[in-house]
Amino acid sequence: MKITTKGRYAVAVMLELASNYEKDEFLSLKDISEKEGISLKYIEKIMLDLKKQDFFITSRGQDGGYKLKYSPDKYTIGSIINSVEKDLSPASCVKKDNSCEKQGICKTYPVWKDLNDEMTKYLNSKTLKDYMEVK
Amino acid sequence: MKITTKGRYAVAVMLELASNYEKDEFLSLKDISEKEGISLKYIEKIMLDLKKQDFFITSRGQDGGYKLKYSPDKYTIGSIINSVEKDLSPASCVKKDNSCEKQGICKTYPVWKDLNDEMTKYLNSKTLKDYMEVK
DNA sequence: TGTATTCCTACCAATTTAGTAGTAAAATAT
DNA sequence: ATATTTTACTACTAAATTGGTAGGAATACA
Repeated sequence: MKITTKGRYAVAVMLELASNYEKDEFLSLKDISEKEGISLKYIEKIMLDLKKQDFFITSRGQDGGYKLKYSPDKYTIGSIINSVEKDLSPASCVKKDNSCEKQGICKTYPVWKDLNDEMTKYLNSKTLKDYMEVK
Repeated sequence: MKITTKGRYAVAVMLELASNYEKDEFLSLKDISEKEGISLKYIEKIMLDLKKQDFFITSRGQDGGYKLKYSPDKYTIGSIINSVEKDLSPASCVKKDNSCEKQGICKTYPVWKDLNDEMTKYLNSKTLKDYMEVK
């Protein structure tokens, strides 16, 4: 459950796009980069991960950029972070791939399982809309 | 909030000590090491961190070892993990030392603040007793 | 047709993680 | 007393992860 810079930036970028949702234009990564003070190259890399989800409509070339495909309340914080972070689970024994061979033996497994469930539930309950600026 | 091997082992060791609490004897790190399949040297290092808290009564020499100072319900999972993990906060902007200079400006800060509060509350509500084996 | 923009692959330095090694100090059993 | 067991402490190291940068290719619009 450690959220790295990448995850934080991902949410920042998504919030920028969310606040642009009502407008009928694309928002370029260059603009976001300048607004948020994040290197363009790094944002590009982050978008590479986010694009694997059905999140955006994009356009290249002049006046191109990104636009959210759905309204901000459709994007949970969990889904965003999950797209860019390698593994969100708090401990390696409760990883997505269910890889821990000691399940059933290890006495600490329930600790991480419970924690993971709690956090997953929380992160999936919050959406971009909850953190958009009130104007 | 990423829990590393160190944190997982710390909880495992504490659970071993918890199940020895009723007995009137010390539990050696060597025994724990063998039981849990963790290198003795690594456990020693973990204990170095845990010992900074008021957790144990110890004794060196033959038949020496560690004993919990208080009953298992007095140790929260949060306090154990916090002792060995460098920083439990989910994102660097909500670190213990309050170091993020963008607080108030950064739009994502509330996201991590809320998440951090939620997890802290949860981890401090669970104790060793909750995860001890029922015999 | 030129320029702005996304899209994609490789690479790299710094930090963190997960240990190991070696030794000193203390307490007990004999 | 002394040998043994156990904790206590410091220093080192290899592997993995993180947080980027570099360099282009593809595409779409003005």
